[in-house]
Amino acid sequence: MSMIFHGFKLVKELESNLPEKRPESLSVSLDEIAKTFDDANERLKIALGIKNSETVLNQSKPVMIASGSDQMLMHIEPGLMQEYWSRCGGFPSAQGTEAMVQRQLMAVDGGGGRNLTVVEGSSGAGSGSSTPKKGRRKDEGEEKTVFLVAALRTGNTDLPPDDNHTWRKYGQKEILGSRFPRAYYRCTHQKLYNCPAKKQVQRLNDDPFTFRVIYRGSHTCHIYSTAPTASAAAQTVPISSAVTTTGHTVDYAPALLDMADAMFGSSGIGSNMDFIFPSNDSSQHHHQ
DNA sequence: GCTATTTGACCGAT
DNA sequence: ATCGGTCAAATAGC
Repeated sequence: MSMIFHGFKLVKELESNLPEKRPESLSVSLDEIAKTFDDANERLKIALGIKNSETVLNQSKPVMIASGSDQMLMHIEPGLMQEYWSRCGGFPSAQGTEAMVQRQLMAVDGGGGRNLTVVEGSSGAGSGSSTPKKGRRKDEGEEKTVFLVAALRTGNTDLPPDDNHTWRKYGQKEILGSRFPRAYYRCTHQKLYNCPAKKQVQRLNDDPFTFRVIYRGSHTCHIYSTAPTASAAAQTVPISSAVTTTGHTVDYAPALLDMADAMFGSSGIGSNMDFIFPSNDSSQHHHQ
């Protein structure tokens, strides 16, 4: 991942001074960019080669496993997500889920040993006839992202992790077999922008300092609770100790999904590369 | 007055 | 009948 980010950085630098680039130095820059992504790809292939020898799932009930699903192990180095956050200027919406692709990623941070599970999926076929209804059963093919995130250990530890979106709580339920209640949130801008994003937050039975956060639906409002400034990004910390100096936690699920999009190119739709290619038609730039 | 949270009621799925 | 997700009235906070 760090190599990929380094590649992004090189591209950005090239983009910023492209007009005055001499052909010789342009060639050098392109070589460097190409080599960086080549190296990243090599490492990725190695990782894919060992994926089956690792125990990827720690959930007794995998939410989204189907034929064609991808699995891989990633090592997220401290600061990478922060860099991505500052680079992208906010969480991208969890789009690209129209794709038939179902994937599961698991990021294992090196320091704290905390596992992080990201699941994305959609049923695709056969969902046309059903219309969204309240009380609809889970796992009916609706897009869903599961994420584990550290809870606050100081201050109000009941606060759900801050993900830079504004949420409005609309329910809380005691869940059978769970020690802690599940809280239900919808996007604050649901009415104003018809934003369908929702999330559920629940503490783990065996680890009260970890929240399981389930995201459903993508943000269409693109409004963030905090401005994606460098100073805001500077307050984020690595996953292994996701408590900021201001006492906020940060979760990275949508960003991870988008990074995965960048890495795997799952759908070509909704892959957010606009922070590199500020164009309306990023798919064209993908090919370039 | 406005917005957010709480919480019992309600409803669809099983 | 039970469970989980949502509604909506009551309440809290500004």
